[in-house]
Order: sequence, then structure tokens, then C-alpha cells
Amino acid sequence: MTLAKRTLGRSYDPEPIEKKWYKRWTERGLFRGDEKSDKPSFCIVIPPPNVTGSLHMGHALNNTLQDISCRFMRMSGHNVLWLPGTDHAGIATQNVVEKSLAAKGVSRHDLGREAFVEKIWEWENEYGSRIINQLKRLGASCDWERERFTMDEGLSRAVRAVFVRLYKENLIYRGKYIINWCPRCRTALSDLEVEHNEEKGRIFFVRYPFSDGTGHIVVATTRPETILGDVAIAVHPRDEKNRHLIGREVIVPVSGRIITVIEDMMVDPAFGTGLVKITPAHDPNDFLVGQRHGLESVQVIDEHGIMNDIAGPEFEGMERFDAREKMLAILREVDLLEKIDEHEHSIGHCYRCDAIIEPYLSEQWFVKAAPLAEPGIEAVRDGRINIVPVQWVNTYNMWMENIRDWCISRQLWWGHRIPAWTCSDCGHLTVSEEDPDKCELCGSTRISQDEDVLDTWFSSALWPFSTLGWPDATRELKTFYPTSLLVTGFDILFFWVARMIMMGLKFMDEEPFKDVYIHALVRDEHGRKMSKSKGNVIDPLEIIEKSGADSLRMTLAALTVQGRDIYLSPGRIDIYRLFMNKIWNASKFAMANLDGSESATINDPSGLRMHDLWILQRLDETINSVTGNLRGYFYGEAARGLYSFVWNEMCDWYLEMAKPALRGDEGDDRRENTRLVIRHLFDRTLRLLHPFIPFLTDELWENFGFGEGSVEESPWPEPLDLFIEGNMGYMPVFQDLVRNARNLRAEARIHPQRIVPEAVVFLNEANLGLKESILENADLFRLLAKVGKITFPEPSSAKPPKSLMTVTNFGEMFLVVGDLLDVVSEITRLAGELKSAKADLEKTTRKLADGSFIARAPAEIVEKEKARLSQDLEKITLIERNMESLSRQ
RNA sequence: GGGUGGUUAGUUCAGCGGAAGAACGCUUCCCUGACACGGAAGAGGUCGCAGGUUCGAUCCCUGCACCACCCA
Repeated sequence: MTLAKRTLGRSYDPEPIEKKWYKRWTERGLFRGDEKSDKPSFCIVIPPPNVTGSLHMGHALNNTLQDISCRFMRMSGHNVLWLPGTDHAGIATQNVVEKSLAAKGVSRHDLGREAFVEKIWEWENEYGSRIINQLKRLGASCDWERERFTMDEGLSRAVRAVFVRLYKENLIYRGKYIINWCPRCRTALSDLEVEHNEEKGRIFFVRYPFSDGTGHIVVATTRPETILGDVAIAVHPRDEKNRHLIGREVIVPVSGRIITVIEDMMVDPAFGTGLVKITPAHDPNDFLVGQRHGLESVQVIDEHGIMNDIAGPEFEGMERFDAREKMLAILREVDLLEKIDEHEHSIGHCYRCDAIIEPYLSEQWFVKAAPLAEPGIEAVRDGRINIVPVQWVNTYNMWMENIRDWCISRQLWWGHRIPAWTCSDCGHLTVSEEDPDKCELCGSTRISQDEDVLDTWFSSALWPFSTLGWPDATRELKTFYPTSLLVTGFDILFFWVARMIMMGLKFMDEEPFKDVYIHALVRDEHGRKMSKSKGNVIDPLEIIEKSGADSLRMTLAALTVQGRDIYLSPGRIDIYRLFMNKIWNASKFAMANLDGSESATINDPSGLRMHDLWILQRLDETINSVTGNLRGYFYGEAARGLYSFVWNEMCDWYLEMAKPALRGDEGDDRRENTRLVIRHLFDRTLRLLHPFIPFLTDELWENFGFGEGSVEESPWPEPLDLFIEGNMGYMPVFQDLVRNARNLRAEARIHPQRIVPEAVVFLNEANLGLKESILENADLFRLLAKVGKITFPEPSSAKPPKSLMTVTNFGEMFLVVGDLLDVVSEITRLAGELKSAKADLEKTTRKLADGSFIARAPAEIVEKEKARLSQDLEKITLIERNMESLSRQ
């Protein structure tokens, strides 16, 4: 093997490296899922981003975690398929294209349906790949050859097959119901697509005169414009105050309609006056009341949110909120407005355009959800589907158990058109996978297809199997379904996850995925949702430009804690950018000291010193913990563990201690052995880091000459396990001694370069056995503590004069500093130590004086306290003795 | 109204039945031949409030307050 020494730049520069490696990965076909492989398969389907979208922090987190799992599983010997794609985002995409047309003064109606859909496809072809390219920038290891789009021919076929079967099984039905209507998007929405905000508003108390002229009742409403559609007044049957009104007739203000007071359990007697106006066409609760009582639905607001002719000539053509003011003005005029109160209530908004939702009575298609939900609840209950973290199970169950029918029709042009044809002769509805040319009942050719399209989520719900080729029985389905893992944010637990579970169980008879990992939302540093309007968005692409994709990935992984949101700020990303630089420089150092001939394994530990054994053991432990954490989806723990291992152990201690050997100070043998350890250490560490920071690790891997191609093609590391228990106890002692020596130096303001002539250590009784080991490593102690020599006099020997002194856990340490000693400040410092030692002693004494503590605490704890007591006492004695001798100097 | 999560160092967060941890920021010193995007040392916390369980609570239980989100 040739010398792998290449010149690495002074600091890590991500950009060229990332470009180079992504290209290489795809050229080598590393991301290809093999449907014919006999390795165990591991499959993730990506949560398909909207084609209109661009990469935001939520995507960055979501895909970083998926990528970590995929790369980890590849290295662990799995046949991995990470299946990417996008969804067609009906409303959003249609809105975007309509907007660009509007800029040219063209509406979709000018173009007509066919031409408009054609325009969207053009748009999609041009911009639809944007987010896909952004995912590549992040390093996502998706199998791009299998990229899917919900509007693909195959997926569209799946949609039709599902629709038709659900219809035939009466799990899809059509009917006239009140639904959530967005007057701006002019389409129905499902319950989930409405966002409720608490808003300050007004509540109006309106007088409804009795028809017999004997007075009036007062009804509270937040929507006076709907008075025009009132068909009844309701009271609670047990409302003592108002029940006597049941059966009486009142006159609806302005409209003059005469309506009856009815009783209904829905009414909250404590709200308003306990009297509720019933407007079945414009309120979902009222709609139910109307159904129960067989009331007429009087619709006064149209699909644009404009008052219609039934509202009367004074209102017709008026926008709904203008109509409200007009209504108030009239009520005042005729003295029927009793009062106006401030009122906080929740208002539904369209999740796409934020317009205020109008409950709207119209004919729509629905999925009967309860029968589908039942098996979904079961699958999670019996563990076929495992939701992580488990606390989300509650939320999932709550929603599934109270699930309501799903309105799936959308009054859009972009999407899967509902495969239902109405016969204009016999009125029969033909629902069919293939476009029919005649009515299946009467054979008439005068049939027309339903104008509506399906909710985008309807096609997303099929994603885990439609993308693998369903309804065909493909090799891919056989190999990869059920998929292994789904990674997503909790914000689409209902929208998507629950529905995939329902559809997967229904159509595949098997759960769509085994594990669901629900990750956090990425918020800004103050915990607010990132949004353009707040101006607190951190753009992942800008971060990638500035700090590199690896830095971003490492940050997101390290900040991930199960069940808690991520608060992100640019400063936090810097931490991990610096970490990349640290790895870069440590590797540069290692490379300069390897000659490329080192074998990749360590078989014989006999030439290793204690720090070699220590770091190898710590590496083993890190391998075990990272592996365990990744298996359990503890991404944050895994990332943070690697961070501290690399920085605080490998770099801060091990590399420093390896320097003399690498320089040749310890002889050729030691140089070779140390190179072996370094080789092993970097080899394994780069593998462990690879899933988190694939670009940097591959660049370094190549420069080290560790292997051809990518780290990803090498196996996931296994612990060496060649060390004996007991080896490791020594290193913490060594570190403690070094830290104590450094602390003494710093406190006494001794220049870091200055060598202190001698360190004198009196080990305490319990630790006398350490003497030999410390002496064996005296060279390293001298190097790190910057002392000339270290000695261990007999316990009875005199304490060295002109010394700084401290008491460690292992004994008494003196640094002989000679004339540098400032007696006064040393005494002051010792007095401080003494004070805190005495405080400790008091605490321990008090504890041991407590009879119930002795009696009830476990013996080992009591023993620990006793040991602490004697240590405290010894420390105090030693410090006092030293202070006394100092004062005599 | 129901539910979930949170409240720990100046900040952002880990942790957790036996004397509080990290990073950033701060203070002091050091450009030592991988890295000043660095190294060494240090200051800084009655672990939201009030009860309870326990020999012992930041950790478990109850209540409260505040913040965030979800569902009505």
C-alpha cells in the first residue's frame, strides 16, 4: 500500500467535497435498493414533500434522521431501499399556478380544465424537481431511480383501485352534508385541514320578538349575518330558566320568518342566554340539530362567501363580513340589538391560504372511517406497529377512537379525478377503475364524470404500497412491504400516518411499516414556530452553503431528543461546524503520522500502553452505545456520544498522549504500535460518524487510504473486546493527577511553558498500589503536567518545602516550585480549600449522625459515606498541616 | 373544556432516588510542531411554587402557576 499522505487544507471546506461525493455515491449505485437481494431488507418510504415546496428545516431534520438510519442499516448489512418522491399537493399547486396565470390576467376558467391541468404539468416538469435536488444537497441517500410522484400513472391506478373497492364495500359514500369550505380556494376541506385559532371577537345579543307580540327572547350569536338562515331556536330540555319557551314562535329579525323554539341536548344552557339560533346550512352543530328535527336548511351564503338571493335584496352580493356589519346596523335601527360583548372564540382557517372557513352545505364524497380505524388501533395495540416515542400512542388512539368520516372530494382541477360517472338518463352512478363509455345500469352513453378530484392525502395514504407497484403483485412489494420504518413529524400523525395504517391494513392485509419514529418540530431559538411572516426562518440551504451539509446534519441529529422540540439558532450550528473542523484537523494529524502500511486490526495488545488500551476500550464502549442508540432511534444520544468521544477523549487526551510515541521518542516498536491504534481508532470512528456526516467521513476515508469508494461500503464496526477488566481503572486516576497539577499551576499563575522541577506525591494508603503504574507512565505525566520529574517518597518523609499543595482523591500532591512560591497567596488558596473541605465534612458528619440513615439506607451507601468522612478528615488534616508549615517558611 | 409536553448555570439543552452535567457566553493564561474554527484552568445553579411519600427527592405522587402544542 502506498503512503496515503495527501495535503489536507488548513481547515475544513465543505463545498467541493460535498459536490464530489454525492456524484460518486450515485455513480457507484450505493443507494440502490435491490428487489432481488437475499440480504435482510430495510425500507423507508419518504414522507413525500409537496412538489411546490422548497426545503425547510423540518424537511432537513426529517431527512437527516432517515438518512442516518438508512446508512447505518446499509453498513449493518441490510438491503436498504429509501424510496423518494413527491406529492401533487392539490390545493397548493393549483394555487401557485393560478397565481402565475393571474399575473398575466388569465384565470383557470379562461383556459378550461384540460388546458389548465396541462399548464400545471408544465409547471411541475419545470419546478417539481427543486426540492428533490435540495434533498441531494443534504446528502439524502434515496434510491432516485425509484422516485415516485402521486400523480404518476401507476399511483393513479392505485388510487382508482382503492376508491372503487371502498365504494363497492360502502366505505365510500356521497352525500349532502355540511363541510369545511374555503371560500378563497373554493373547495371543501377535511376537518384536519382546518386550523383553529383563539381570536378576540364579539358576541351579539339579539332580540327575537314573539310572533304573538307578547315580548321577545334574547339570543346570543357570534355570526349575526346567518340570522337570515335561521330556522329555529333551541334550548336545552333541562334548562329550568328557558324550557317554558319550548313550542313558542318567534319572528326572525330582518327576514321576518316565523320559527319555533325547540329543545335539543346540544345546547349549552350556560352559554349566552341559553337560547341558540339554529342555522343548519351554516353551522355544523346546527346542521345536526336540523337533521334531528327535520328542519329545512336555508342557505344564505354562497361558495364565494357572498350573500345570495335568499338572503334578500338588501344583502345579496355582499361579502359575508360586510353583511355582518350591515345586519348589525339594521338590528340597531329596529332596536333588536340588545348588547355586544367581547368574546374570545376559536375560528377555523384554511391551512393552505388562511382564509376563514365557512361551514358549507354541499354534496361531497366521504370515507367511512370508523371501520378502517378499528384494525389500525388494533395493530398499534398488539405491537405490529411500534410508535416511538411511545407517548404518541395516546394521541393516536384518541384520534382513531373518535374518528369522523373523511371528506375526500375537492373542488379542484389538479388531482385524481373521482372515478364516478352519473347517467343523465337513469341517474345511476357508475364507479369504475376503467373509464366507462356507458352507464352500467341502463347502458346509456349520456354519462358524465364527477367534476371533483380527491384529497391529496387520499393518494398519500397509499404511498407505502402504491410506490412499490401495487395493485400489481411486484417483486418490490414482496421484498420491501411491510416497510421497516417511517420517520415523520407529529404534525402529520393524523393526516398521513394514521391513514396509511388504515389503508395499508385494508389493502395489503399487513401493516405498512413496523416502526414509526415521530420527531420534533424545529422551532426558532425562542421556541416559536418558524414562519416567513415572523421572519425567524433559518434556511437549511443557506446553512449548507455557509457551514456544510454535515454540520447541519450533525446539529439536527445532536439536538434531537425523543419527544421534545428542537430550538435551533445559527449559534448552535456553529458548534457542530467547529466539530467538523476538529475532526478534519485531528485526521490531518493522524494522516501525517501514519505511513499507510498499518494493518487494519489489532491482534496483540502486548505492546500497548495504558492510554492505548484505555482509548480502545472507550472506542468499544462508544461502538456499543452508538449502535444501541441508533437501533432504538436515540439519534441525539448517538450524536452527542460521538461528539464527546472524539473531542474530549480522542483529541484532548489520547492524541496528546500518543505524540511522543509517534515522534519516535518511545522507540520504533512503540511508534508502530501507536500507529496501529491510531489507524484502528480513525478507521472505526469514521465509520461510526459516517451516517451522521457522510461527506466529511468519505473525504477523510479516501485520504487515509482506508478503502476504495465510500465508508458506506465497509461494515459497521464491532467492538474489539480484547481487554481485561481492571486495565481501565487507571486512566481516570492519571487524568485526575494531571488535572490537579494543572490546576495548581494555573492558580499560582505559572506560565504554561515553564517546567516545574518536581511533583511529589504521597499516595494515601488505599492507593499505594498505583505507584508502579504512575511511574511507568511518568513520562506522560511529565509531558501533560509540565513537570521535570515525579517522585513518591516514603509516607514518613518530610514534606517538600517551597511547594504548592493539594489533596486529590488518591493522595497528597506537591509541586515544588522553589522561588516562584508566593507564600501569602498560597496560604489564601489553601484556606479556601480548607473551607470547602470543612463544609463537606459537616454534611457527611450530619448524615452519619442520623440513626435512621444508618438503619435504612443500603449498606453500600453507608459505606460510601463513611469513606467520604475519612477522606474529608484526612484532607483537612493535610491542608492544615501544610498551611502551618507554609506559615513557618 | 379535554389532552400532551415543558419549567435545571446568563443562554440553549442533557440528566436523574444517594452531594448537579455539556455546549455557547463570561474570567484568567497560552499562537506548544493537527486545529486560536485551538489548548489549559476557573467563576456561575435553595433543578417553577406548595404539599406529600422516603433514611434521603432536581428525579416518584398530589395540587398550583406559567409557557408551548394537539383535540373540541
